[in-house]
Amino acid sequence: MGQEHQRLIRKLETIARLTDADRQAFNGLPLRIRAFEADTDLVRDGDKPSECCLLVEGLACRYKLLGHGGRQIMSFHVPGEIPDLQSLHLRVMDHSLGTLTRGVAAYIPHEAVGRITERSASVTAVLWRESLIDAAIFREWLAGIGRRTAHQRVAHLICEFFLRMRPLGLTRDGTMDLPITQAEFGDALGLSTVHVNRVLQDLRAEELITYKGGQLRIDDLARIQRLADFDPTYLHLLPDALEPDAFRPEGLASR
Amino acid sequence: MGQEHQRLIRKLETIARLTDADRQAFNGLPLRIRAFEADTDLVRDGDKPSECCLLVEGLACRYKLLGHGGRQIMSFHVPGEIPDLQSLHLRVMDHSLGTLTRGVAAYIPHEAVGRITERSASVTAVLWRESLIDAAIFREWLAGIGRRTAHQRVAHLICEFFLRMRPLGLTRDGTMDLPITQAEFGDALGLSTVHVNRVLQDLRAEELITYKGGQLRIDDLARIQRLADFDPTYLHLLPDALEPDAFRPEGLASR
DNA sequence: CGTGTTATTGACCAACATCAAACTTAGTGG
DNA sequence: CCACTAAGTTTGATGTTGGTCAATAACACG
Repeated sequence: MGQEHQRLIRKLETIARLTDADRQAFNGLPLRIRAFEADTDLVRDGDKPSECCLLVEGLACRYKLLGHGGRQIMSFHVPGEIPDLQSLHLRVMDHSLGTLTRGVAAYIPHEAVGRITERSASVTAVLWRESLIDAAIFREWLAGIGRRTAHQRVAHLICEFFLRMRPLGLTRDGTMDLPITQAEFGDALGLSTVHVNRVLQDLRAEELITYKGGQLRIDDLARIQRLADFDPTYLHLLPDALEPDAFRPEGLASR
Repeated sequence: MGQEHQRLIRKLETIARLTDADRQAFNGLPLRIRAFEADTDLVRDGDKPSECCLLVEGLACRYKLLGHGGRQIMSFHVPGEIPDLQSLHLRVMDHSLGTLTRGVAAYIPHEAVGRITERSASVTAVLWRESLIDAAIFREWLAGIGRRTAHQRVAHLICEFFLRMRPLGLTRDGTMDLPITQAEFGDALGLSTVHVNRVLQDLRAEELITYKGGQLRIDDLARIQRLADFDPTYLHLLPDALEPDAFRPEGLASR
C-alpha cells in the first residue's frame, strides 16, 4: 500500500490494463525494504533466491561476467521493475543483478507472488507479459549488438531509456537522470569505454543530445530515432504510455 | 494425441516435470498441421497472430531485419518447441519466425492455450518457464555477441545446439543434423559469412569438430566447451536431460 | 549436364580495441 | 573552504579482429 507498491503498479500500468482486483492483489504483496549503495550485488550468479527484488529507487542492471574478464550488461532497470522476476520459475540465477546507483529495493517472497498468481489468471497474465517484454528487449539488444554500428547502438539505447522512463514520470521534457558511466554503457553495448566516449562526443557534436553530470537531454528525438533505426514496438507499451503527454497520472509525478 | 503432441511433451519434459494431468492437457490441444518448405516465414514481423506455432519437424529461427539491410537471427528452434509462444501475451510480433529447412508445423489457437493455462496453474508454470528459458538463451547470446571472440561464439553455438538436441533424441553419439548455412551462422552470431567459414576451418583443424553435408560431429566436447567458455546452466535443463545417457526414453528415438 | 546455391580463398580495409597518459569532477576530511 | 584523492572522462598513438569485395571451386538438384 505504500509508495513501493505504487511504483510497481505504475510500471505495470504502462504495459497492461489492470483491474481493481489486480491492483489490490499487487498492493497486498508483502515487501521487505532495503536501501543499497551503488555497485552492490542484489542477487548473484549461481544464487537460488527465494524472493524477487522490486526496484523502488535508483538504477540497476543485470550482467554476466565472462571467462576472460569481460562483463556484459544485459539490461538496465528503473524503479517499478522486478529485474529478477524470472527467478520465480528458474531456480538458479544464470547472471547477477547489481545496482548502478544508491537506491531502495523491496524483496517479495516467491511464495507471495505464487499465491497471487494462483489466485488470479489476470495477475499471472500481467506478470508473464512483463517477463515476455523483458525478453523482447533482449532480442532488440541482440540485433543491435550483432548488426548495428557503435553510433546506432548508443543512440538506440538512449531512445530506449527515454521511452521507458517517460511514462513512469522520470523525465521532464526531453531530459532524464542517467547517472551511468561510459564504462557501463560500453559493457551494455559491447564497446570499449574509449569508443563510447568518442561516439558520445559525435552525438553531441551533431546536436542530438546534451549529456553532463548524469543528466541527459535529447535535443532532437526524431533525428536520433532515425539514426538509431529505433522502432518502439518491441517495448510493447500501451498506447497511452507511448504518447508524450496523454499519460500523466497524478502521483510520483515528473514535476 | 499424435506424434505432434508427443514432440511438444518430450521437449517440455526436458525442462520441467509434468504430471499426468499436465500431459493430458497438452495432449488435448487442437492442432492444425501444415508442411512447409525451407526459407518460409511462418509468422512475420508486425503480424498479430491468433495462434502459436509448434515446430514438429525441421529447423526454424526467429530473426529481425534491420534498417540497413542486415539480418539478425535471435534464436534457433528444434522440433517440440513453440518459437512464438510469446505471441500469447504480446499481440504484435516484433520479429519474424522463419524456417531453415523443410518440415512440419502445428498451429495451436491462442484460445486453446489460454484455456489450459486458466484451468491449471501447473500448466501455466511450465509454459511460463519455457518462455523464461527462451529469454535466458537470449541473455547468453547477448553476452557472446557482446564480449566473446568469433571462435568462442561459433564454438558456443555448437555446444548449445548439441545440448539442446541431445535430450530430444536428435543426436547419435557426438553427431547431429545441422543443415544450416554459414550465412545463417553469421546472421546469428553477428559475423560475416566469410569469417564464419574461416573460423569453422580453424575448429576443424583443431580437431574439435567434423562438419560436412549438414552433419556436425563434435570430436572433443570437453575441449570445445572450454574454448567456448560454455556453462550449460543457462539452458535450465533438468538434471536428467543434461546427463549424456541417463535420459533415453523410448519413442522418437535417436535410432 | 546445366544452373543456382553454398563454400572457400585472397587481397585489402575499417571499425573498434588497447594502451597509456592527461585532464576533470565529485567527494572527503581537515 | 581548500587540498587531496579516487573515479570518471578525454585524447593520442597504434594494433587487430573481423568486414568487404571479388573470384573460384564444390555441390545439390532437377
